[in-house]
Amino acid sequence: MERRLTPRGLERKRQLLDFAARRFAESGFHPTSVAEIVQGMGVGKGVFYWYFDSKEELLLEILQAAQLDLRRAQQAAIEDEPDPLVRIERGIRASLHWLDANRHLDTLIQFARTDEAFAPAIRRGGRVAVTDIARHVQEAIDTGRIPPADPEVLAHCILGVTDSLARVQLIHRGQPPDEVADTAVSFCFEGLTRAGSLSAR
Amino acid sequence: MERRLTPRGLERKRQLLDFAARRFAESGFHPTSVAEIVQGMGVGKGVFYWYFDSKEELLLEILQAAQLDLRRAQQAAIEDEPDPLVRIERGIRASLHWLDANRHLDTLIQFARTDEAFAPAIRRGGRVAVTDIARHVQEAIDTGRIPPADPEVLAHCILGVTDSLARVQLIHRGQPPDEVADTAVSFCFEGLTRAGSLSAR
DNA sequence: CCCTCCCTTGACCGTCCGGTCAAGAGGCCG
DNA sequence: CGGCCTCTTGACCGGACGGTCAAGGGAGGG
Repeated sequence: MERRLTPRGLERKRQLLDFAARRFAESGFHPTSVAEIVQGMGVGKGVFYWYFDSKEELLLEILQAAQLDLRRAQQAAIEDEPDPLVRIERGIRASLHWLDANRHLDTLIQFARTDEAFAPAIRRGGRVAVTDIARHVQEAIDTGRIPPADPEVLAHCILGVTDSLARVQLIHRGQPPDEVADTAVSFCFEGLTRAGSLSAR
Repeated sequence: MERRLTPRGLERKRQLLDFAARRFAESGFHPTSVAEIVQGMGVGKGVFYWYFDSKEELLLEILQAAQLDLRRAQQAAIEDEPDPLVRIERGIRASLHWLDANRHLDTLIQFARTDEAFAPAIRRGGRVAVTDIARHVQEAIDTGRIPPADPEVLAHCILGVTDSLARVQLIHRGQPPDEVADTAVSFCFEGLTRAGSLSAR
């Protein structure tokens, strides 16, 4: 849907994206009806279809915006850090801070992965994330900081640890993002054999 | 729903569980209608509601059976292996073989995690998995095989790496389960600093 | 052979859903 | 002040959905 939007229109669209994202995360995408969204916002149904072609398009825009925002946060955290391993650590840390502030979007992304209508969009963003990390891993290998291996595979491992810990330690147990990041970084760098830098609790 | 089932009835129920699981994984739980399931099986709608109270109950039974089956596979693989680290490795290996043979169930479990109606059931099974692994980790710590740390946190890391690699390397790229297991085990034990045992591809 | 009870049929029901649209409000620019 | 274009309203539609149920088939124990 392409439309010339006034500042007021842009603001309305932002409200819709935000409100819908929270409802979707809370009640699920399919169970949340368009009627429910517009009623919750106190507007007519026409408003929804003025800004979006369909419920599906709305979710796609939410997902795209979320992935863009997360990537921006990661890149801002990395900036021009010269050490590739520190870049990885900062990326993990930034991701956990972002997930802490955007829990509902995490749920939504996880759902989207399981629905064939949205999975392609998620996979695109996932590939970008992997490539980002893999670049730093590759540099770390080239400079002899870590032993050689497929950088993309290692990137997937890092993402897996981060996501898993985010879900349990951060979102479910409410641990501070930096502590979770410490755990994730330590495990990624040294695995089970790490030098006892994990807080034993 | 409690009903006295003849062998024929039990077989019918098994068919329903299996067929529905595949449809749910392929098209999503909500988009797949009961009508679609019974039509696909060539039976009347009454059959469905003879065996299940609702679509929701059906999914719950699918999830419960899947988690039970996975756990059984893991325990069979571990058997009476004395070395706790080898037990962990065998558990990872068994999980990847199971996920390889039950891809559709993996998708389904992932979806269930995002839906508040099913997430509690998944969390129950997840907690069991964590406790299982954590026990071996604890033993490895006690015998000085690995440095001390919260065993449950480490268990979550292991699960995160395994799940993430399963999704990408196994399901998406079609790599053999044992190769993926090698990668996962190596990363879990030594992280990025592992001694080059990861196949560089 | 018949009776019981497991199993199956498929028409039917009320509800809700995504999406449409004719009508109109309202702000901004000329 | 007038007209245009963005934005909003909410009744409306066709159809699909989860779930019900009266009726009947059929296997197997007595």
